[in-house]
Amino acid sequence: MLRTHTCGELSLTQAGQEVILSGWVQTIRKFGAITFVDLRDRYGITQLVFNESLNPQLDEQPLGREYVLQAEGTVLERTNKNPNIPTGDIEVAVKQFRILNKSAVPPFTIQDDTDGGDDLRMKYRYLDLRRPQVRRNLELRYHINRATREFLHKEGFMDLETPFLIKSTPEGARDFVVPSRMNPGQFYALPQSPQTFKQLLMVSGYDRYFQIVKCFRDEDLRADRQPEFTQIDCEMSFVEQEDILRTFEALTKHIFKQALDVTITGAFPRMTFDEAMWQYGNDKPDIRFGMKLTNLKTPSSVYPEFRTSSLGVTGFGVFDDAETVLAIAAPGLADYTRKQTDELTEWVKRPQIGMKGLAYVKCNTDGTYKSSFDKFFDEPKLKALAAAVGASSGDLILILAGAEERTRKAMSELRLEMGNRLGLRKKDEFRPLWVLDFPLFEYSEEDNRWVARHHPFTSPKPSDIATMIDNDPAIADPARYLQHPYASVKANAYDLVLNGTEIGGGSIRIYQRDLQEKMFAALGMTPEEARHKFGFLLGAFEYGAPPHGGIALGFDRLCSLLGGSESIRDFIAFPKNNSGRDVMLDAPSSIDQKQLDELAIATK
RNA sequence: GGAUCGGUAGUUCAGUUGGUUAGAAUGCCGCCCUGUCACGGCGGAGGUCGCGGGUUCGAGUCCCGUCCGGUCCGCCA
Repeated sequence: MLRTHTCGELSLTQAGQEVILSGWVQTIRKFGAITFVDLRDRYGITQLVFNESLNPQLDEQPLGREYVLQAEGTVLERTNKNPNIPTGDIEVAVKQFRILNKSAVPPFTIQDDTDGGDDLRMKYRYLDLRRPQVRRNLELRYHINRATREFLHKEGFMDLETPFLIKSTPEGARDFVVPSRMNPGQFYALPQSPQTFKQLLMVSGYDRYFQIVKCFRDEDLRADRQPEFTQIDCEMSFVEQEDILRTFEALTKHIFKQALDVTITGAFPRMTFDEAMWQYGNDKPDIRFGMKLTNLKTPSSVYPEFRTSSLGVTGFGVFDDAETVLAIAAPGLADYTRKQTDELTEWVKRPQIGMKGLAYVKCNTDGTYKSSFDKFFDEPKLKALAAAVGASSGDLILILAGAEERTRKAMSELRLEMGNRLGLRKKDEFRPLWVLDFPLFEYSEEDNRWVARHHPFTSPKPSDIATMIDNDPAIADPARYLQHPYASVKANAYDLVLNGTEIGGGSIRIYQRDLQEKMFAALGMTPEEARHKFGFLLGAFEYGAPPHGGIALGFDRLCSLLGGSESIRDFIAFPKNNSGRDVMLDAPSSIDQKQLDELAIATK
């Protein structure tokens, strides 16, 4: 027997027992005749004590870090207990030991506060995975996976596999492609999602499907984006939007309860896409804090219903000449110094934000107002402005002015930044919400046509179907695309948002052939193209397709959010780096000429 | 496709207006130490300063190019 217990389970209960432990040598502390060794495995750390008189072989077989060690001995109560580890009340007095395997000196220390940089840790990922922090992340991932399966199983969902070698459809993200040896010059694509397959399963009558499945997108990466990532992919038949929201709200709550023991009470708040954009400047608002945006200018051309009291002509060119003037009130920051407001101004002028400047109004606690544009605004006007923004005494009003879209984006970023500075974005607070009624279409400047905001299988709101069918998708004047009827068509699409991150999205699908054909036409496809690319789906819709809809949750992102980390790489056992490389495998790599010849591929 | 920051000992980093033999911490090796748990003490080894070119009497430092890595914009139906 190589072990009777793990390194995480012994306590005073086992005092006096003979045990065998196996694990990795974490640290060695030698004091002449007595040597302490911390032995580590997946479950924890247990202190071993070696005594020269009992263990003379220690001299012939010295230990080193990360050696794999089997030790047999007696569990003893410690004289000096270590309150920092769960097994700190006991130690194992070693009678015999065996080195099961030696280890080279690891290139970085294997502990939570490692000295290794990211690159090095990725190259030696098998060592990095020994670190307790990474292990806890992967354990959390497993718990979320398990909670998801439990819930969906209980709700009658079937886990069905869909193929990875499929057909490339250059709509949306770039496909990873795989050459076909048996069909020279032809390629499979790896799925960006199992979207069409799960819809076909609905046509086939498998009315509740799910899969925790890899998806592939050949796009540039970020800290929260990997070329291969995992989705919790679900689809249901004979449902309306409400059924899906209710089911996956319950799933989300179940995951939180099981994985974090966090109870989320009450229904998730809901807001429309338009409300989110105008109140938060963003379609994935972080609602852990307020600081909503106020429009101080003429009504938005995109969101006219959110007009706010206009400043009128102020004489201040920055406001008067801007398309949009937006404000937020940062609570309690009226005592910001000139240095601090200057620093904030520099912050919004950074290229990522791209604003020309920042105006501010300090709502002093003594009832006076001080602004960066006092020359143009007297005290009553500042007071009126503060009232319009809803600022209280002691608040600092921050104002950005410029082109509508850029200003809205910038104000959204500024709001999040102020939320961070004020400590309002607490890692242990979870505020999920649904964002509803997304636009069906988005205008693509590059192609001068409409593209699907979600995907081309998303159904329009019933009230907007006529608008879609009755109007020609052609865009006569690109500069005025917002005036085109398609710009206002809303979709039966919804996103699940958590703390400022989109963790899932879905829609009620189109299930009638004629509407699906109209959709493809709206996206600029000829009937021939549509049949060539999606003939299988259009065909399936002729044989009794049920009403259906679904959702996909970003599994890696969900894990990182619940684990309180920014980077999804920390929650993937073997992630790729920023350039899409696996630095451990050194992939991708070139292949030899014989392979290329077999695949009929010429390089350059 | 673009912007930006970085690359110096096994590792994490410092390195002044260009100036003699490139430092610290930690790790590693050796010796000492019977209660440590970030053990401690003494000693030692360890560097093509990412790579190539240029300026200069002289380059880790300045310039050009290139490779690698981080972050962001574009992109991500």
